This record gives sequence, structure tokens and C-alpha cells, in this order.
Amino acid sequence: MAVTLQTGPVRKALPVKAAGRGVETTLRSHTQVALRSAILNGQFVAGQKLVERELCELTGASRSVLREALVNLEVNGLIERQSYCGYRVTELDARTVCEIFELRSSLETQAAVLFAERASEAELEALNRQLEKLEDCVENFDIEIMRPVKEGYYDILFTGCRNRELRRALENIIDRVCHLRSRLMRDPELRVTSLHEMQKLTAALLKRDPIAIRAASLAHLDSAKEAVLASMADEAFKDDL
Amino acid sequence: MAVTLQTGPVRKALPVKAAGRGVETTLRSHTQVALRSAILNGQFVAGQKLVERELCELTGASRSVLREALVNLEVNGLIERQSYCGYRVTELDARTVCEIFELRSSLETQAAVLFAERASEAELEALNRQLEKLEDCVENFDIEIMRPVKEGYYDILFTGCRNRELRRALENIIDRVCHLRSRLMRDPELRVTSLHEMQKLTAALLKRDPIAIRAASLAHLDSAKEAVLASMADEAFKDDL
DNA sequence: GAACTATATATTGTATACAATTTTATGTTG
DNA sequence: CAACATAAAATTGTATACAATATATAGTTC
Repeated sequence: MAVTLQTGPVRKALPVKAAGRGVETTLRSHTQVALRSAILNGQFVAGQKLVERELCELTGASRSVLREALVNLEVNGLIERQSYCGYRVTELDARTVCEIFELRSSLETQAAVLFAERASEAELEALNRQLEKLEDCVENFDIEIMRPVKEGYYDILFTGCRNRELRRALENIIDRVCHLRSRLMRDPELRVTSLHEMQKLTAALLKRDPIAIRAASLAHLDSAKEAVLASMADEAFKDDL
Repeated sequence: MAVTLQTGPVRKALPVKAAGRGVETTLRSHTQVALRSAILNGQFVAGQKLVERELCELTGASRSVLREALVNLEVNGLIERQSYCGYRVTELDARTVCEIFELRSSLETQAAVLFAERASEAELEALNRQLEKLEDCVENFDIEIMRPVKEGYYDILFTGCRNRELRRALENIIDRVCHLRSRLMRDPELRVTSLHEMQKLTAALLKRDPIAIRAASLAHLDSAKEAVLASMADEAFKDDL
């Protein structure tokens, strides 16, 4: 574990109050974000055991802070706890992946339909612009910035649907499979397919056509699910060797 | 605060290991459950400030345990935290209630449709029996046991839809408005209306008719939303006096 | 040498102590 | 007496210490 996740100036003389107000500068939130990204980026592999003392050294937080951050991740389903056996990064089996995608399909389709009902013209345009950015990424093989661009697209979508609860539920469920999907984006063919599906969805959104939106959204997510399941089968096959 | 929430034999000589294994007997989970029910039952009023030391005395837990339990409730949206100002029970405004019910409608309708697709005949019968229990409750004014009976109904429904993620999301969102709804069940007229809607839903489920299920589920939740909003308006009116 | 037991170590669960910040109370001044 | 400044109390944020449990190691027996 040579990775460094230090969140701040290490342990002593913590200038937590710096940088003005309302910036949410508690150590806990820092630690939470650091651990969350580590899991989402795949730095912590699924099934990996998370030892508190090591995480403390890694993040620079004390155990009390760290444990509160861990509770947060646990509630969000990113890690799992067993009494006196510590935390592990949640391992997803095929069944759970199916369940997650089923839920996500329902939520994301609902969000898209609501977006079409409620978003302003400006938001529609913003969405289209963001799609164009994504097209550039795929064309120029800018794999690194693809994720933030996609997140930007979904951010516009989730804001435009005017339902913060729906947004929260969606962001949580997307987190759960994030590391699986980012691996897939290495595959050029999948990138093109995925982009094409998003183009269809965007076109339907611009027309504010709920039927077409439902179809495009469900198709996109179903194809994503299939890709994830296929890659999981590959992994399992490799393990057998 | 004369309420007692003591979770165990108070502070010293904690026989946590008692009662065998796998019963999830950590102090944290006890504390969590105790605080959660206190909020759901309305023992803690919305907006009320939650002082950690008081909660410690109330539950018998130490602060570290308590705080981890609080983090859990915070992630689930039952309480809100402000730096150095502690936690408060989340106050719901009309807009948030609308958003919650919109999300819940989407999830619960989806769950009902999936139940119709996947539940066994035995589960259908169990659902019907539970509905009959509910009918008895309404008829005999057994208000006390109404909530557990209703929860039993939904438990069958959420189990039968074969999606644990969907279930988790649903149970979470239902918690958020639980205390609001339980107040409404005091109104006899609403009880009858609500029962009638559930009878319609159950009939549709027994026929496994997705169109009728969608309609019944959405109607039920829309009427619940309206009732909650109306009661909130009443409350606001009272406050003005 | 394999299998079991006992001990030691590591890790988590729990409790308490200290520091930073906010809120309340007090006193002073115009 | 109102308004402000200051100090005290209360409360949260953070760190560390102790207890319970699990895992790993070493030793013993067959």
C-alpha cells in the first residue's frame, strides 16, 4: 500500500477553519470523500479487507474520524462490516448487479421523463452541448476526461428533473457499480455503442417525447448491464485458470 | 425528556456477547434502532435539536457509539448535521414531501409490478391474508396494531418483487415520511379510504394485471401525498395563531 | 510429520479525555 | 434601558486509551 490518500497537512496543526465558511471542512467529510474515490477508482479492489489502522495512516485521520466515515460508506453500500472482522469492499455477484441495474433503470428512466417535462430550454441546450463534448472525447480517445464529461451530462439531467430525492437515490446506486463501468470504458467498441445510445436518448429528450425517452433510456441501461455481466463472467473465467 | 430509551443494562458490565451469535448485538446497532424508532414514532419532533450528551444518557451508549449511530441516521436523511451546531431531526417542507412521494410512487409501483411478475401463488395468498388482517383492524379500530400489520403487507410485497436494492431504497424513503403518515391514521375517514385503495391494489396484484396495478398504486400514493400535504397545511395554520 | 491446544499478536468494539467552536450569560457604556 | 463587548458554559470535533474478540504462531502430543 504505497498509495497516498493524505487529506491534509497531516495530523498536527490542522487548519480546518481555513478557507472561509460553509466549505464543509470537517476531517470526516474529507476522509469520506478520499475513501469513496479510492473505492470508485478501483484503488481498493472488491472484496479487499480494510484495516482501520492502515486507513488511518493512509488518510491521516484518527480512528474516531475514520470510523464515522466508514459508517457512511457502509450505509451507502460501498463497504460491508462483520462484527470483529472489520470492513471489506462490497463484492457484487451477478444477481446483485442485476438488481442494481433494475433499480437504476427505473430511477434513471423516471428522471429522464421528468427532465423532459420540467427542464428549461437552456438546460436542453446545455445537455446537447455536453453530449457534443462527449462525442469529442470518444473521437479523440480522451479516455481520462470521459468520466467527468459523462458525469457532467448526468448532472444536468438530474438537476433538470427537479427532484433532489430522486437524484440522491440515483447517485447512490450509480456509485455502487461505478468501478465496474469505468473498466469497460477501456473497450473502444463499447464506447462507441454507449455514445450512440446516449445520442438517441438526447434526441428524444430534445423532442420531449416520453415514449422515445423511455425506450432509449431502458435500452442504454440494458446494454450497460449486459456489458458489466459479460465482463464479470470473463473475470470469473480468469480466476479459474 | 423523561422518555427512556435505554437499550440495555446501562453502561457497566455490558453482556453484549450474550444471546448467542449472529444476532447483530453491537451497541451501535442497538442505539441506531432505538433512535430510529424514536424519530419514526414521533418521540423526537421534526426540527428538534439532538444534543449528544442527552442522547447518551437516554440510550446508555457512549459518545463514540452514539455518534456512529447518528452518522447512519444522517445518511438515511432522518437527521441533519451542521458543523459545531449538532444534529436536528429533519424538517420536511411541502416541496420535499412532494419529491419524496414522487420517488416513492416510482419505486413502489415498480415493486408492485415486479411482484406480480415474480411472486409465487403462496405469496399472493399471504398478501391477501394480510389484507384481511388489515380490514379487521380498520373495522375494529385497532389503531395500535395497524402499523405493524401494514408493514407486514409491504414486507410481503417487497420480498416478492425479488430485488433487495429496490427494497432498501423503498424502506429508506418510507422512513422519511413515516411519522407524518402515522398521525394521519388517527383520522377514521382516511383509514377507510386508504384501505379501499389497498383493496383495489391487492385485487390487481392477484390478477397480475400490470396496467391495473400501476393505476391502483399511483392512485394510492397520490392520495397519501395529498393527505400529508393537507395535514401540513393545517399545522402551518395552527402555527400562525 | 500432522493435528490439536495454548499462547501471543493483531484488530475491532467501546469508553473517555482534550481541543475548537458556538451559544449563553454577564457586565459595561452610551 | 438598549446595544455592544467580553467572559463563561455548553456542545461539538478530534484524539487516544482500554476491553473484547479474532487471527496467527509456537509448542506439544500422537
